[in-house]
Amino acid sequence: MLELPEVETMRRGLLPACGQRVKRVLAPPCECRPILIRPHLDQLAAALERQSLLQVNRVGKRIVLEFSGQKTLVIEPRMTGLVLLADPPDLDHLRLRFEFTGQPRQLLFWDRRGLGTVTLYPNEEWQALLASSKWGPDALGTDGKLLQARLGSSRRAVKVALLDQAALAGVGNLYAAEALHAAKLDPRRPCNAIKPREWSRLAEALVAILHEAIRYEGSTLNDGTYRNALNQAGNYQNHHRVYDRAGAPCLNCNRGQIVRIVQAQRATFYCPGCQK
DNA sequence: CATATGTCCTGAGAGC
DNA sequence: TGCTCTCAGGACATAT
Repeated sequence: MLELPEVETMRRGLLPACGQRVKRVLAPPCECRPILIRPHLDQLAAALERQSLLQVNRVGKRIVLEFSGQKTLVIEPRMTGLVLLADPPDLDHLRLRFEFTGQPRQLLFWDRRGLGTVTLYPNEEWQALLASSKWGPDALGTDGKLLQARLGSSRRAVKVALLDQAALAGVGNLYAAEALHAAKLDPRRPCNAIKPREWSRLAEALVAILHEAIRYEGSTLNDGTYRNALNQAGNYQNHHRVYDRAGAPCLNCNRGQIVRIVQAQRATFYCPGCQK
């Protein structure tokens, strides 16, 4: 699963490809479902071949590749997508391959589950999308006031609201649970019952955890899927305090065991002893 | 408008 | 052993 820290780690690993010129765009060997790559491969290739990669950015959980020729390629890795400079984990799930004229020689999109998407936009269209209210502000730059402004009037449980990318971009299931635990907030609390001081606590915990997770190069879970651009695993999974630790003692308070509940059809882990 | 649910996908693991 | 079933959760479409 890829959230802000994994995508940011991936972005940083892709930076050596900046300045490279695209020689060819290929999609071997799998058949991608039609929605995955927009527009279709031949149009995508025609638009990007001979263009240069200018910048590698991140918007929430998306990798944004800015090319010469006024084109922006947006990659959503979702559950199992990887953007790689190194060779992929296997060839069966390789979806898209950019060959460069120089070094590094390639940039790949690999996705085992096939839920990820790749979309090419003219710059103008992408800028319009960015300016729309479709995506909230980046979670790394948030604070208590901003969190309260974006989420505070909602009746939803705070854990569920944190996953809403239109409200705040970049937080997913894992880091929502970790941040709420660090802030000692019950994930079931309705947003509109959370006090200003608690929003501040949550924002500080969230930003600290995201930075910490980036420092450890993201979380590679038991399925081993997540890899950085050089196909190396992250290390933050060894520092999780609640995620996937049901039954284990709470590392904050020692009063309780971590429990697993389901909210909005997703697993939530928390400590009933210290998260109020 | 806000919120809730269904859908896509593959591989791992359970149960028989 | 090998089959069927369930589950994991990103973002979006559709329903309430």
